[in-house]
Amino acid sequence: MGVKRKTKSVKKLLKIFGQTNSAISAVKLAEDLHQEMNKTTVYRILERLEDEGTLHSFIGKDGLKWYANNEKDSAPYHSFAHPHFQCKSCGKTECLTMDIDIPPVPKYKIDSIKLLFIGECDDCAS
Amino acid sequence: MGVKRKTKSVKKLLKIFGQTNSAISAVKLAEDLHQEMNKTTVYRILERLEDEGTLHSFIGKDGLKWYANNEKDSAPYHSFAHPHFQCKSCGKTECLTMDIDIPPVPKYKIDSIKLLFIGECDDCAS
DNA sequence: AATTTAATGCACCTTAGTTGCAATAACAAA
DNA sequence: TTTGTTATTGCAACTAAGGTGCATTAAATT
Repeated sequence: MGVKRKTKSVKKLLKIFGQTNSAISAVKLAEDLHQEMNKTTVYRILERLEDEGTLHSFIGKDGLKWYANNEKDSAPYHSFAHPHFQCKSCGKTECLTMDIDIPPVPKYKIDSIKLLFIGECDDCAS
Repeated sequence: MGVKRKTKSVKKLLKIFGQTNSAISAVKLAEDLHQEMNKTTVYRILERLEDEGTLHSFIGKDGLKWYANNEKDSAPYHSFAHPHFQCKSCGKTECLTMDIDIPPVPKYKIDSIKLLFIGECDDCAS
């Protein structure tokens, strides 16, 4: 560790993420770039760019790691949703007094988040 | 495939999940049970129990597969919501490839979680 | 008890991601 | 521009999660 160097490989990755707000899996990147750089390099640069705050990552539904641009204007970096609870039996709906932390959403410009918990209220459960 | 058999191994897994509402990773189960049964057996039974609706699974933040009791009356120890995105202009809706970690909700029995991101899709934004 | 076939164990495989180390290439300084 | 320093890379080998093919075992049925 010391001074970070902006190598060709780093620039290449930055260019790719600079051109899209879509999330891209590490596997896909390593595949696409394998003529230009080693997969190890891809993984290491992704880790570095995430550490530096340029990218963020998440685990997709199949267990693969995905990366996406972390620019402030591309997606809300952090938002909180106020969940509502609705009883499936009587339909009673109420606002819960908790905030759910919603991580950055790649690719889309989000205006609002609807978060609904469906279950059974105390009255109906007894 | 044919008639499902309730073997010792299946009973053992059912007993474990019958005693807790916590989620358990497949890795942990395979480790804990490795004197009693092969890891392949563990994975196969977990898959079967999920297919049958007894368990449900999700991918944890480190990419490991977790399983938990699917009984309706059990409070979710941890749940993950699969968000959908809906365009406010054209109505196009799609499944996002990320899981949102929903912390345990006190007081309520939650059956399912609906998480909807509302915004504007690429087509409508341009 | 004999028969059928689902479930299991085992060995081996696949794939994502990581690590150690020698070779290479940024970058700074001369 | 050349030289020296060291961050970065490529490579090969590794780890760990999870899956597969097949011969063997053991539920369930007769």
